[in-house]
Amino acid sequence: MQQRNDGVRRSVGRDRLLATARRLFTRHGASNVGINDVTAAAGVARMTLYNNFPSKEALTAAVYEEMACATLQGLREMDASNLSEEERILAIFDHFDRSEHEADYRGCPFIHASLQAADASGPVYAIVHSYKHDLREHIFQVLDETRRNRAEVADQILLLLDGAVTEAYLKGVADPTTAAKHAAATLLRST
Amino acid sequence: MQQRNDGVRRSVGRDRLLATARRLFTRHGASNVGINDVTAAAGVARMTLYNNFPSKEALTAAVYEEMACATLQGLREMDASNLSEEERILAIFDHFDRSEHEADYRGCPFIHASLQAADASGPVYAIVHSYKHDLREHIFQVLDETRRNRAEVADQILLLLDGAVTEAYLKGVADPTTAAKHAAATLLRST
DNA sequence: CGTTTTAGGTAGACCGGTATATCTACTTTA
DNA sequence: TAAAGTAGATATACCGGTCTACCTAAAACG
Repeated sequence: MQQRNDGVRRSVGRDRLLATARRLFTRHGASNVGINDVTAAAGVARMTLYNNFPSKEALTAAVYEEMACATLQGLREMDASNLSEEERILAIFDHFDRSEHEADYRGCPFIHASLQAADASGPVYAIVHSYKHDLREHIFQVLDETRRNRAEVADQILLLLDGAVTEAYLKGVADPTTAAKHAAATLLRST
Repeated sequence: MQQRNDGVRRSVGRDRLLATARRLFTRHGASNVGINDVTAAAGVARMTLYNNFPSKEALTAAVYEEMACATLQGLREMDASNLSEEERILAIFDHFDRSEHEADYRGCPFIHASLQAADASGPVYAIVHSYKHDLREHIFQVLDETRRNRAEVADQILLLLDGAVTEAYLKGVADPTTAAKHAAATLLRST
């Protein structure tokens, strides 16, 4: 055996599958990527997938579960420094803006994933819903607790974030991140 | 022949296919609906589809082309009355909000369609890109021409619209339309 | 220390289902 | 009469998933 199974499920094949699937899924969408594509790109046998995951849907869920966790963790580790409320909010936009400039960007990977499924009954939708909820909660926590309409401003910031990542793909807006940041700053100052 | 071909392509089967495909595509996504589903739901033979469209991709493109045209036309016919700038903008949010409450709502059908394709090279992406561009242009025209930052406010309104329709599906925000309208009103007043 | 055990991985054939698309012969109707 | 539509068999391709036989190397053990 390649690596000791220390309680948590762990193997070289599993990690390579997750990393490869994440890359392919975010680029083309999970439903446009076959298991043969994933296993071939990961340099792994097809049976390795089914030895680590019961189905493609389970692999997909694991991929987005991990992505959601990593994204939220990255956001939480960001604003430990001494920034103002506005600076911390604007930094969130910049954080997402970084990935928007790479080739084959398809907007928010979670929106992408949830819209590829045939309906909202699968596990992926639940993960995405939870992610968006947690993201809104994070924004809420970043906002000053003394603020009036703290809840609604958190909602509005999330709407701007969703719009910015979406238009970064659809290009109906020339510079969505800048527009969204200016909008956010205006909302923060005038609410 | 059912109906005279008066220059423009037109037939009973074609119209029924377009209407049925539009309904099924917006509910489940074009790539999750087979041509057998479309033809069966339209009460039409499969060959009728291929007699009117060269491929499923062409049917899909025709569906979204028509939808984009109808949606923009509906918006243009809306604000002929004597409303203020703010009222006209907020009416756009209400206009999209109407469809958000029906069952199986999947957010903006155009975003939905563009994210289902494997990449942005197909004809559907071009249609969606054009639609978003035209929608932004319409918003721009609705805004007072005397307004400072008229262009950027148009961008920001579109971002809020995209965010609202998206969160109406993902439900990370409880009442996205209300939050978006308040944000839009704030931006209109303070810019 | 050397042997055996065993988990994890490999390669590829294979299955059933479904997708788009084509072909053909027949029917309807302006 | 000729265009438009019908019904269904069919071709072709891919997809998720299973099965088998084999390989490899770390770990368990006498």
